Amino acid sequence: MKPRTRNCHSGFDEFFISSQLFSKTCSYKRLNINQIVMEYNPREIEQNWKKWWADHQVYKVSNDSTKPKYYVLDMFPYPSGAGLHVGHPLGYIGSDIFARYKRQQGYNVLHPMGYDAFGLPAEQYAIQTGVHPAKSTAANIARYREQLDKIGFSFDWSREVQTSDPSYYKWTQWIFLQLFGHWYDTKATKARPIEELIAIFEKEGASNAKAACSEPQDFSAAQWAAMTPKEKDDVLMNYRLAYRKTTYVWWCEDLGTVLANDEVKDGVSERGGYPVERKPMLQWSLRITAYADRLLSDLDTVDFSDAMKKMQGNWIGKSQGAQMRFRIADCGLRIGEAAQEPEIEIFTTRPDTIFGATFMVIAPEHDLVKQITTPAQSNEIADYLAYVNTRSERDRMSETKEVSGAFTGAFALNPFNGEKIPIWIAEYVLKDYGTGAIMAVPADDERDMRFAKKFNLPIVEIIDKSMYPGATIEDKLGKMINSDFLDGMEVMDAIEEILQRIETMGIGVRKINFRLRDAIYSRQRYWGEPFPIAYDADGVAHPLPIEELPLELPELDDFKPASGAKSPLARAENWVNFQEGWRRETDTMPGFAGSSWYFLRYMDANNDTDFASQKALNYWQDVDLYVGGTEHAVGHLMYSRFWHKFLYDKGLVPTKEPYKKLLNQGMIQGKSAIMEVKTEGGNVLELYVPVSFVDENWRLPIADLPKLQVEDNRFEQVNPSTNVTVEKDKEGREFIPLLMRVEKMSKRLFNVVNPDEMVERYGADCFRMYEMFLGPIEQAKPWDTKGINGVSGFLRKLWMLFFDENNGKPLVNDAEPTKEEWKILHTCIKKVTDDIERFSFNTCVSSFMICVNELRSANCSKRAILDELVRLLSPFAPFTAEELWHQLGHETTVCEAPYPKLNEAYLVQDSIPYPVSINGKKRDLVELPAGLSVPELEKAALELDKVQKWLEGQTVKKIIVVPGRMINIVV
RNA sequence: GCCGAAGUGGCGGAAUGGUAGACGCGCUGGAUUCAAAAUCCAGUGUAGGCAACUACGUGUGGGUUCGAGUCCCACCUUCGGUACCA
Repeated sequence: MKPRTRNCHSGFDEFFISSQLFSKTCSYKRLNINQIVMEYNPREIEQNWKKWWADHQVYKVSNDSTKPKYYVLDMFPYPSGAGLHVGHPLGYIGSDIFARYKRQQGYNVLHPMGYDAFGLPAEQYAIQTGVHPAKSTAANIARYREQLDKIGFSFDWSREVQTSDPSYYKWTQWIFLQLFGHWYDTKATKARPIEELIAIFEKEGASNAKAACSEPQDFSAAQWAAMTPKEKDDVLMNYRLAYRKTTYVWWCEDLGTVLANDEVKDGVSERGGYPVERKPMLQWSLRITAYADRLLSDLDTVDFSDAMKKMQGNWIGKSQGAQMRFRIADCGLRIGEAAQEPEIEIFTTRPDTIFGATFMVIAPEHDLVKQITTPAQSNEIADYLAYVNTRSERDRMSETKEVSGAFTGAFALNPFNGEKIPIWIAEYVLKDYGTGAIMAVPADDERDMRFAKKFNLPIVEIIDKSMYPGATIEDKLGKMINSDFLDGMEVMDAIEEILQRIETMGIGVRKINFRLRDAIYSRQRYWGEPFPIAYDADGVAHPLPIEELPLELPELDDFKPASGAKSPLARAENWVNFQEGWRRETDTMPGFAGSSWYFLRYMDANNDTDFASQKALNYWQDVDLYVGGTEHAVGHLMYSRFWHKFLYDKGLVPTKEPYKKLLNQGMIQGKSAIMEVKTEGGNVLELYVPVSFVDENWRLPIADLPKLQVEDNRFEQVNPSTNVTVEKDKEGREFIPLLMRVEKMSKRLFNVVNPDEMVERYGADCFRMYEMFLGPIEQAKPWDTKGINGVSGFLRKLWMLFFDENNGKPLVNDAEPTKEEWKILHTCIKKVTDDIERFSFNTCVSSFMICVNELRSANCSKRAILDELVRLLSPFAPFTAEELWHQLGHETTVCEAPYPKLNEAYLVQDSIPYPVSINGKKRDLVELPAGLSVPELEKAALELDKVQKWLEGQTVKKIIVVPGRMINIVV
């Protein structure tokens, strides 16, 4: 394009009414005036329309609308100090396109954004620098907002939420108190107020209460009445949905806090990668396990990917089996010491294999260990327990093939044949799962087999799988052998038979077990929601009155954990000891607290009297489309589904599930540039080179080395003449070749690409479309700026349909489009609409390119065509579309302009190109009139010269004709 | 181990069981230019051939089908999840 005068309007009003730049020559009347020179200048367009949209509150959404609702939600970000990189907006762009598309289709679209603003990094930063987390968080949020605004999202910012804002966490605390004040009725399968449980206790005691609880309770109404308030409180804690209990938790010394299961990966903390250990601590937990079954079965009702459902299903880990008790053989040992005869209770999914149970294993932490260990074995057991104690989680995970254990000296009795079964303890049995004890069947379980082999324990074959070749040990297939009354039965029948016998004998019950654990809800941190809980002198937990919410975080200037695994809040003594004899809870809530319900707050974000009004909740219902990364599969998504179900039980939300459809965007990876430097010791050192220094052939020009060395002293050791490889190109320029590695985009790896730079250089619309063009949104892919020119060129070509390439004069005219031109447009409408519906945004961009290329070849600048094209494009390139929309003479925003309607009539073809194949191999292509009958098509195909040639000496066996598609001749 | 997703040109990637490689990048040649950038035009899966054309081509090996990138079976590789869950 040739240089030409710039159109420098800086705002809508100025632009339309009295632009001084233009008013000298003419009063601006858009396309009617030919003198105006219009060059595609995305930066100016963006500035103007950003302001105009804000001034006109284009994206403000009303809760009061007769339009159907549609709720498009992004997972809100944690505002980190590093700012956004090009990977973050991928999902936001996809959801924004969809939101805009739905808006144009006439929906009232809720499309909000906010910040998950409590969290560890801000606090770590505060410990290091003394900057208050609130301050650094606010600065990070400001930065995020600035970056987001540049990309042209259609968020309704009047609904922004920040989880660290007291007006928000007031309601997080409120929901917590609701959880605290409820128990789960397993018969009615719903949460009920704790008062109703107390009423049951008063009337009939605990024996008949069907409730989810930590420890099964058994007491009469009279016993309940006799309890002290503290004792009652202890009992109720077993039932509350938010409860306090001493549990083995993941303790992370370096972070100074406990972590939830999903915050621990591979035996180290997910954040920071620090070691973690199992430690018994008194902690708040949420009884998510009460909802395990519903969380699993309701997966059928939502539109998540199968992979996602599977992941959640695995995490919940439902298994059916039997829980049964084994008597312990009286060896005249310590059994007399116990109040009742000790029994060992196990869980098994395979009760049918009981005759193959040649030993029992209980977890080292199991309560029975002390009781049943014989004097002869006590040293051995003590040694083993000491060994287990030295083992970190990491050790335990890294050598799962290695078995270890010790014999307690005690024996259990097989209830069916009275045989004595030795009882061992071993690491591989977990205290937390099932009953923490198993019957080991080495013949039918790989782990038990390894254990039996190592300790020379007997192995009794109990299933004959010979008639099922290829069946694995896990398959419930085969015929029972060596199993007394089960002999000859199929496994599935044997399971049923033995279950009945177990129940008849009263030694056990059918039982469903879940892998899912209750969620540890306490964190020994400062930067989180304070618990609205205070303890009286007896240590009974009391909820704060609702009127006192929010309980705000006290000011602190030292954020380090207090001594003895205490939260930093313990330092705020006046705050903690707020009232004589009372102490506030000093732990704070975990990161997932605020994010478990934020999507509800957006519906009515500024409500002071409720977390959201019932009117708003009933209008918006649930999230229609939720876009975010898979990494939240077992954390956030599970917790928020759980909270939502609880609120549903309370009648506070209208739907059982919060998210109808989940779209998981893939990660955009970075390409790291690695320089290999030989060290003096002869080793090779890998240095990450900032990507800004890397040329298109993935090399570092030697000429740039000094600059790099100034910026980054790691490179001072690099010497081109000694310790790195150097290549020369044709012109004799020297380069250091670099390795390329595709990995996570991260500051640490110097491979971060900043969206601001992309927007600055190519414009927001180009950036948006290029991110989409990169590939399927759900797929992980490396960022590569190279291809962006293609999209940039497309937008310019689009512009040139409106303005002359050489002199910038407007080209739009009112001529009647030809049939061919309509077809070009409507082909595009069809393809783009279909593809948006299936979230295939990359192919949408291709379709736009094809459309614009074809309109250009047709020299078409007809208003009727362009008007629709602009509307079609506006979800993808909102700035450019808005500008062109107004250039076409419209006064209102293109965001509200109706989405183009497909007219299939324009797509009807007069003639169809038919590929003609012989034996499935394409041999010719022939253009035939549409509407020919099958015999006519056959005849036409056979008459083709090329076909004649190929058919020479062959007999035609069959002709397959798919009208409108293809013709295949079989010879 | 187990569960899930995916393997297509130099690259990102297209293809309701029906013309494999759309669209874009890159590359090659040409136009324009003093020159370059930008832009425009043409070409571009591999091999053979001046060409028309021919053969081969979607991780590997089988199968179903008139026809397979697509469906079925087995295997290999990569990436994600999970990790002794009884």
